Amino acid sequence: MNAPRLDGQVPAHEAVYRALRAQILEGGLAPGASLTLRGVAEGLGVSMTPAREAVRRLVAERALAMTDTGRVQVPLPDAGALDELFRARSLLEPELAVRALPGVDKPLISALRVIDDRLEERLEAGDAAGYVRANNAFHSLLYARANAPALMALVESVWLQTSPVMRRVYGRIGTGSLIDYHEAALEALAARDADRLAAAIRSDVEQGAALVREGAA
Amino acid sequence: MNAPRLDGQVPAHEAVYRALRAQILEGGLAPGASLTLRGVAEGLGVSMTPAREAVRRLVAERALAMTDTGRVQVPLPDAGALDELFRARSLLEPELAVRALPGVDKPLISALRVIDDRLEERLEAGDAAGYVRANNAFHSLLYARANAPALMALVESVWLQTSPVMRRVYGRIGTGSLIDYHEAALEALAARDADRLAAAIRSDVEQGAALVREGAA
DNA sequence: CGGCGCATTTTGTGATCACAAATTCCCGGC
DNA sequence: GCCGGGAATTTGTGATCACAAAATGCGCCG
Repeated sequence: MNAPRLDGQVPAHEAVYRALRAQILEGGLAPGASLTLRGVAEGLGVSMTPAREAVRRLVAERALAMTDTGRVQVPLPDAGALDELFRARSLLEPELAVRALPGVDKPLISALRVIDDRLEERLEAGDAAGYVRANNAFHSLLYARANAPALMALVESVWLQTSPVMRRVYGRIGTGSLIDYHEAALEALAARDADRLAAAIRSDVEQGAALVREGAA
Repeated sequence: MNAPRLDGQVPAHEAVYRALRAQILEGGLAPGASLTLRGVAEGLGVSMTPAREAVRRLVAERALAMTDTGRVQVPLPDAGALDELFRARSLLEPELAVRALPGVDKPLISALRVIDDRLEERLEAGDAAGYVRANNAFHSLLYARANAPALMALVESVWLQTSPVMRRVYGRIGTGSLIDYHEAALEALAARDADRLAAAIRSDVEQGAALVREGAA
């Protein structure tokens, strides 16, 4: 009835955290949906204690919200909150991209291209969840090269907050005519041009912001 | 044996969180110091459960760090991490200041002046903890006018990470010749000049960064 | 037929306990 | 004198339980 630090095993609270986090990022949880600690615990076969810890961790990261009576739900950011979040992304992500630039090599660019192809494929297939997932993977993989864990943590908190609505927006909008700023970013990476890279990432983020703005419910 | 939601009372885990957070922000906990759940719990007269939740919440905010064996300690950011954190501040804080600008009125400017006076007084008195506290109060009060909780949460996470070292640095350095960018910010506020305000805040943050860089142990 | 009040159920909170891994401490051997 | 190893202690983890507040549902009265 215990699992402290078995070999490569992760603690139960960590497993619960990862499961919930993935569901939020990949759109498994709709904005506004509510969770119960007992529900989470039973759903993952653990007791309430680790479930509580995982939920609280996500609340601290603002990926989940708590009412003043302790009820937990997936937050539904209003227009103002979304504006803040996309502004944060457009300020922080170019910095991460530029910091990644020195560590970028050809294999990475190839890997990014593969992801970008999958992304466009999902887009045309109208697979909103797959699109969001691929988009996350693209930015994630690039920024990982920046070796900037503190900045990365900030950006990931923002992603957790925007992902649920993104999925909803992409699901609703036909994802019609999107300018491919990822392609521009890849070119800037190949050319090792920091300014163009920063501009491409900023444009990419701001395009997402515009999309969310017009797709507001 | 219980205290769920008594009148204006806060839950135990919230009380523990606030107590620890204040200690971190105001320098009561030295970088590298280690905590035990039982120690925290007994120190505040609660059981381990709420102590664990509070600690985990602070870990999620990166105000505390956990080793891979679950030991908790106040993080000691290295030069690279500090660079990231101050960069984040210099990107995010001007945005918050500018967003606050429309809501700024004369009473607020007066209140900020009072804080700034106390700040300089602490500086001359060599009271590092008081200085850090006043500095936090100044930025906090201004940004509160921005009504931007999502951005604010990001910045507060960064403050939690830098505060312990700031205190150390100001304690060591004589806090000799510091340019008063707060005064410049106050003038920009009075003139409702967004550009000058942003520049002043950015300079203020970057001065702090430079100070920390040269004061690195 | 629509709100209102009370009983029932659901749900978060906090304490306590057992357990195992990690850490600490101390002693004996080299 | 210093290092290594094993016992004792410390410490995090997770399960379970009691409790109270909040949410829910239902029936009664208007």
